[in-house]
Amino acid sequence: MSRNQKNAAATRSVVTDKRNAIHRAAVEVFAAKGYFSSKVADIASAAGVADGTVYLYFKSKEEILHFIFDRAMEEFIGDGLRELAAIKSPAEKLRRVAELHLERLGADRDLAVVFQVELRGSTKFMSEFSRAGFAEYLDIIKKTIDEGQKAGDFRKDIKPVVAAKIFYGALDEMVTNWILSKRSYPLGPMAAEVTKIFLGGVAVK
Amino acid sequence: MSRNQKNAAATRSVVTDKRNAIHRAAVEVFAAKGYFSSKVADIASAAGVADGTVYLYFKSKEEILHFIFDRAMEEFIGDGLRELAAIKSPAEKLRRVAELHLERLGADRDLAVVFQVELRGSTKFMSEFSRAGFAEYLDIIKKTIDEGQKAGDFRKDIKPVVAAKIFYGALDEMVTNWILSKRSYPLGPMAAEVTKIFLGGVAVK
Amino acid sequence: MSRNQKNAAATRSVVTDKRNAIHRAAVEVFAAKGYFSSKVADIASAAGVADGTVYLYFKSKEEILHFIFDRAMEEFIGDGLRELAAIKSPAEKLRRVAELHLERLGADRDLAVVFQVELRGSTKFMSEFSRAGFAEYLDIIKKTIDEGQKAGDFRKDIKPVVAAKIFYGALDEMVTNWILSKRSYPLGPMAAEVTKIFLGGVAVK
Amino acid sequence: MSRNQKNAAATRSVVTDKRNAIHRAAVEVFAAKGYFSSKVADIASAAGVADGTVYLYFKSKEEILHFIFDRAMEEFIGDGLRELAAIKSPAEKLRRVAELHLERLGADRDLAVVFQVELRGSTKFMSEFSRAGFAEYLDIIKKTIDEGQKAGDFRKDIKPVVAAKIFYGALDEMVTNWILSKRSYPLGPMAAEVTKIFLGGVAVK
DNA sequence: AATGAATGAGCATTCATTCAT
DNA sequence: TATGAATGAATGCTCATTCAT
Repeated sequence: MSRNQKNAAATRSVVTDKRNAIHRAAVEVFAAKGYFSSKVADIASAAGVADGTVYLYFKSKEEILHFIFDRAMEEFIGDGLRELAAIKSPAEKLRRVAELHLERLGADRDLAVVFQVELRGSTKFMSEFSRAGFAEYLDIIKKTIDEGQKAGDFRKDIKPVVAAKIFYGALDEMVTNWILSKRSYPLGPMAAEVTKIFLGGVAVK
Repeated sequence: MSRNQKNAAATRSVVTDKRNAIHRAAVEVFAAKGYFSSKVADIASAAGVADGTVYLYFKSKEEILHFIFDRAMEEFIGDGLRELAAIKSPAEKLRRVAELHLERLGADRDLAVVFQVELRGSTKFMSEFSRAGFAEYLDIIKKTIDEGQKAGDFRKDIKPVVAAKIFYGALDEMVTNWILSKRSYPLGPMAAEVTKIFLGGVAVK
Repeated sequence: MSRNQKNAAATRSVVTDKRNAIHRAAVEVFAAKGYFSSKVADIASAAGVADGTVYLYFKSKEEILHFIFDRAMEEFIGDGLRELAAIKSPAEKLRRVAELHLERLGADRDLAVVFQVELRGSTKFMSEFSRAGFAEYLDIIKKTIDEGQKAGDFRKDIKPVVAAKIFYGALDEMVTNWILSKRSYPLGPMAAEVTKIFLGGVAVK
Repeated sequence: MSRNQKNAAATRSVVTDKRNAIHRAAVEVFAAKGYFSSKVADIASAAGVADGTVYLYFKSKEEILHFIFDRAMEEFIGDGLRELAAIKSPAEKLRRVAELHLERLGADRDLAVVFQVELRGSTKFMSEFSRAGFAEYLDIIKKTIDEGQKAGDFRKDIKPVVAAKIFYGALDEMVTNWILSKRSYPLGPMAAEVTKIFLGGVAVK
């Protein structure tokens, strides 16, 4: 590695570090006080940088929120759901989706709060930004249900789109409840419960 | 009706009308722009009154939001769910809950938006205000599942609390999707879909 | 007295009563909270009338303050100081001025507060309004000192205008101190003290 | 002086300059329009800064008034009256108090206006803030009169507290008259007049 | 790149005043 | 006359963003 490369790497990493610091700080602050009540100065202070520095890495306060969402969605879908391809059984796939969903958000409460509360707290966000990533996510679930129907594992008298929404809604509610709960419990294990009920239903056969 | 009574009635109805106008206007404005981005002047203007008049009927902008929530919850739980007592079958009860939930919110898109987006968009609200009413609502579902288990209609290997959350989460997601959807479709009929899947599960028996 | 006259008298007295009630209420409220912090609604409420009624008797909040001052000055100078003409000795006259000044204000603490604090709290007032009455008051004192000098009772090496201001300032400070004092004591008796020192001086002869 | 020291000094002086500019501007504006009628925007504009800048140096409009008072009292009592210790004769001390009082306030008409009019124009201020400093000031005069009595210079049949109030009231009235006067005259020389009358009295011996 | 002082647009709320009844 | 609901102008303060250093 040449000196220049080293410097470049060092510089990039400093840049990345600072951007990350601001990013993390923003998640914390937004989670604690809500987007509108959070001041850019709060984020800067939590990140250990000057107020103005925030604007070297992000164009605006709003862009920070966008970035939080984009980055999280990226990791959420990109990394996590790729492993699903390896799973054959649609039921297993759904179980794994539920696990990943709940484990991911259960591992970072602040991020979960921002996701459940802030990103949803804005119609604009919901329609303009989350939709892209969210639709993709919902589509993965839908396709899995499709597969299940084709494989004969799942009932054919249900609409995959609706079922996907229900599955997602169930997971989502688990997270919201977990966030608002006064008691502290691990979120991941709820995946099994959700899957069990979603697949088998509540009624006795 | 004496003159005085007439006058009193007229006066009361004027007062009520103005308060209602502001209330309705606030729902519209909050739905369109979000609570924080809505200015009190927007509400006043939408209600056709002067800015200051808003403060003759509500103590603050925040109180308007509370009022929207309280009033809606009142109608939601109070009027609607009382009829459930008359229904014997737990499965029927759940179906009716789903219908009421979706029909109610499906009948007033603005109110639905405020409910789904604004009331949830504030951790403070979620913990301080909605919780009381929300917990009550969730409890009604849970108790119904309890009954179903005791009656032998529902599986005993599921936790009623978790199942209740899933049911609620499914309904909630239907509403959110309906709100954000570009296409326009009736929300009420989704109740049948949700109940079918919730009761019967997705998997083939 | 004809019927009309009776009615007119009754009407006038009602008018006067209400105007007086508002006047008294204003003195109380201004004394308690200060002119700027007092709301017209406070005054109306203290006077037992509707907000709008205040404007049937006074053109504006400011006019109420003017009226308080004018009325007080009128009584202060008009009624009180006329009796001075009967007093021959300039020293006795000053003693009487001091007595009247302190007894009057000492008899109505609220009025005293408004006088000392509010009327002085506005340069505009001090220059535009109080000046007329105040100058007249000061002039009475000055002329008395003049007389005293001419009669050989008072030293000729002092300027009557300056001495008058000192006398007034001394009285004024008595009132201010009395107002702000936590302890309750009669203000009238201070007149003797002030006169003694003003006439005889502090130094040993 | 190192570069850093220079910069630090420069920085400090800029900070001080701006704070001073706002302080001075506030005195001017308050003197001209009165506290309540002065807008923060007026002060900012008079100081040549943006509205928001005022809040970088003062917490609120009210704090500016406090600061004006505190700073002035500090200089008034702190610097000025310490030299009194060196003066032996009680009569001389009083003369010097009068001189300092009138010279100080006579040197800054705006400050004098704020002192005479605004600080007195608020019961709250009079009781909460000025009292401490004011009581101290009055006490200095009282103790001087005490001394004079013990030294046999002053009559023993007068109450030092009352005499002190009279002396202060006389000085205070000089200032008030000077402020309100249309003619322009130096205030300092009035000190001699006041002292002469206070010590020697008006009456012929 | 980093700083943080400075900016100034923006907004909830108050309250003197009006006027229909 | 009397009322009090309605008005809307007015303002202290906040905070996202800029920019000279």
